[in-house]
Amino acid sequence: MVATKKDAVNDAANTAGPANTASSAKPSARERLLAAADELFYREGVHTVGIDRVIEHAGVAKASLYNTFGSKEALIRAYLDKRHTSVLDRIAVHLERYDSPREKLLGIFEVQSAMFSAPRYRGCAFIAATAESESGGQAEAASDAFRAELRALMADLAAQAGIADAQGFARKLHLLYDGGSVSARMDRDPSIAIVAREAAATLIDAALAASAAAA
Amino acid sequence: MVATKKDAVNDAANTAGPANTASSAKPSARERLLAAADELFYREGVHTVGIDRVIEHAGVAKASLYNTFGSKEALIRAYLDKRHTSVLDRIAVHLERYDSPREKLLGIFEVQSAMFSAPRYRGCAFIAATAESESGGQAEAASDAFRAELRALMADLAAQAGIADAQGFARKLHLLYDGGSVSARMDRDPSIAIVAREAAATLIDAALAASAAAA
DNA sequence: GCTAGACTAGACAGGTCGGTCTAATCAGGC
DNA sequence: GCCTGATTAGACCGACCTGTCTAGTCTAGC
Repeated sequence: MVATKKDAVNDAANTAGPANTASSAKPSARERLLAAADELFYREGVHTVGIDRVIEHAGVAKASLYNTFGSKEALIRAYLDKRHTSVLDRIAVHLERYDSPREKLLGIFEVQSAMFSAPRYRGCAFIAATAESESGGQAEAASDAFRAELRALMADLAAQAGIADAQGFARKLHLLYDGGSVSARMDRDPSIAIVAREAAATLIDAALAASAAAA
Repeated sequence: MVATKKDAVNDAANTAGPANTASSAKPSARERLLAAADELFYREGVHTVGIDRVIEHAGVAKASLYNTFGSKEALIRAYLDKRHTSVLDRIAVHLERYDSPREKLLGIFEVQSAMFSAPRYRGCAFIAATAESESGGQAEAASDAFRAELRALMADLAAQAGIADAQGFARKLHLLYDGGSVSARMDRDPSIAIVAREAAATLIDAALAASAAAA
């Protein structure tokens, strides 16, 4: 009974962790819990999925969950924080291939396109989690952090591109980003990301033209 | 004990109903249930709010709920259908004041602005309900119907305005609409509707210019 | 007055929820 | 060997869930 039980969600040895340094074999309870939470919470919703489902899927005892995270809400927070870094990292990596700020801005929607086409895309995790949770909780805090960082990236790139009101313009791009997440899920239509990218290009060019005319 | 119990969510005598024709006094159990469901489901979520909360708020017996609707899911469906008609009616009424299709298209976002500024706006009811419910259920069906009708309205107006690919263009406006609903809730920022309207105007003008150039 | 149907209050069933706790097992350092 | 700390399985708690059922009350039409 070394490999505990069965399924084991672990895709690979994760990067960091207090009790799992490099390659080796068995991920820590924390990592397995996070992987199970990520899969189940995202697929079925943080409210629908109970603690028992998570620990069963992780192959971990209930006490380990409460020793590690303390509460379900803390586990939800950790799940959202993991999404936060993974999505923003994915965007950052993709944007490296471009030089111009305009291409980088459009590149954000290319990442969306890839995410929407993933086999089990179920919409933005933050939109879903906050829709299920009461306001003022951890889900809202995690969403605020994610949204602020994404919008700051958009504003930064818009400023580099030479758009006058970069902060205001970032709000418009964020509208398209959110709309894409919603549309892709509710209409079961991954191709909406291409439409969003087109609309973003139109808005960028119009903003650039206006900024140039004002200068 | 004529007025049953207390609170009574009834704002006014509703338009139609099997046992409540015009003014008079006490709304039917069905109407009180729908009003309570609308308030509680929207405020706290269809999953979070239990049947007991609904019947208590409606001042109605549990048996009345199950005699009238049959199940909680059917009540959720009725709640969403009510939202469907009320939102689209509100849009239709507002658009009557405009003549040109372009103004009507922008008018949709003016209705959004008013909704976002309502004291207890909590986001799009359909986005929230589908995020809480499993796919393939009544919430998804109700959302599909709502979204199809809204998009058809946008496509119709876009065609009238002279935009070449009206169907495709409606998808872009729908992106802004969805993005506005999400942003207004998650950023607690009603003013995003004005941003959405500006972006819509930019997209409309660009599409008109492209359609004119192609002709 | 009488009847039919809508409505009432509330117990009840069977299940799941988040969270606590006990007791046993395991691995590694001394 | 022995101890320590992490981990295990699973019973248990009180609360809440949807849905059913019993039994009694109110009211409108005849």
